Amino acid sequence: METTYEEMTMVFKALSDERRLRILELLKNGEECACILGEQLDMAQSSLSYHMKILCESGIVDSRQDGKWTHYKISEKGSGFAVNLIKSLTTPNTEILNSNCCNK
Amino acid sequence: METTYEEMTMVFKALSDERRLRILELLKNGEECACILGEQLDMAQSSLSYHMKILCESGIVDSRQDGKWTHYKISEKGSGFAVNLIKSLTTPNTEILNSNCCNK
DNA sequence: TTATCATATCAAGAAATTTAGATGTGAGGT
DNA sequence: ACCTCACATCTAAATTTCTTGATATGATAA
Repeated sequence: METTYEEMTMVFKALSDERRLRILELLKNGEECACILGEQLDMAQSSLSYHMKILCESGIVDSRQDGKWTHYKISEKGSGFAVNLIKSLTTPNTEILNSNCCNK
Repeated sequence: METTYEEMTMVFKALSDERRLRILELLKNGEECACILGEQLDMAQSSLSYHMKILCESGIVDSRQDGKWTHYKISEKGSGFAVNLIKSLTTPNTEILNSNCCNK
């Protein structure tokens, strides 16, 4: 199954914001609900919700409803995908490399 | 040695653009000079230069001058750093997890 | 039902990123 | 010296992302 560029950039875009990295740092201690995250991160409630959506849509974070609360946790599957993605994007191809550069 | 949020987001921002991922894909075949990259990617010369700067500043790509040409290649060190960064951002802390969430 | 709490969504402005043309720079070539 | 080539930098506009207050939704409590 092909991974589109859009799916790839989605993962990295999710990780390219300081606030979202701080959220991930909080989630490293285990599942948390939005209210706790909001307490720790100085931002409007709507902003937190916006960032959580981006993290969830990237697959890196999973959410779970429980009554009126939403609980978030790091997705093992999603973060594994991200790790493999970087690896495959940056691992040189194994085929014989014939330099075809201009001034070779 | 601390890695700042800015240093972290820099790496992911570099990866969160389709054009830059296409550049990486070309560099997977080995070192290339800007002229070849420009040929393959339909964008203005100044745009390519802009994207190469972002990739280089993130540490993922290395550049080398050779006369009037600039050669780019994927940095093993930089991409290894990126892989470890995602891993450390998404690996749960090992300490005993005591849920302190609101409706616990 | 009515009220309240937790969170999501909307809308509009603010901020950051990306684009391409114009121009600058530095290395060769003649 | 002068010209050209390869690339970087500047600039301003276009596009995208992020922010907040306002409002909507859906669950529970009274």
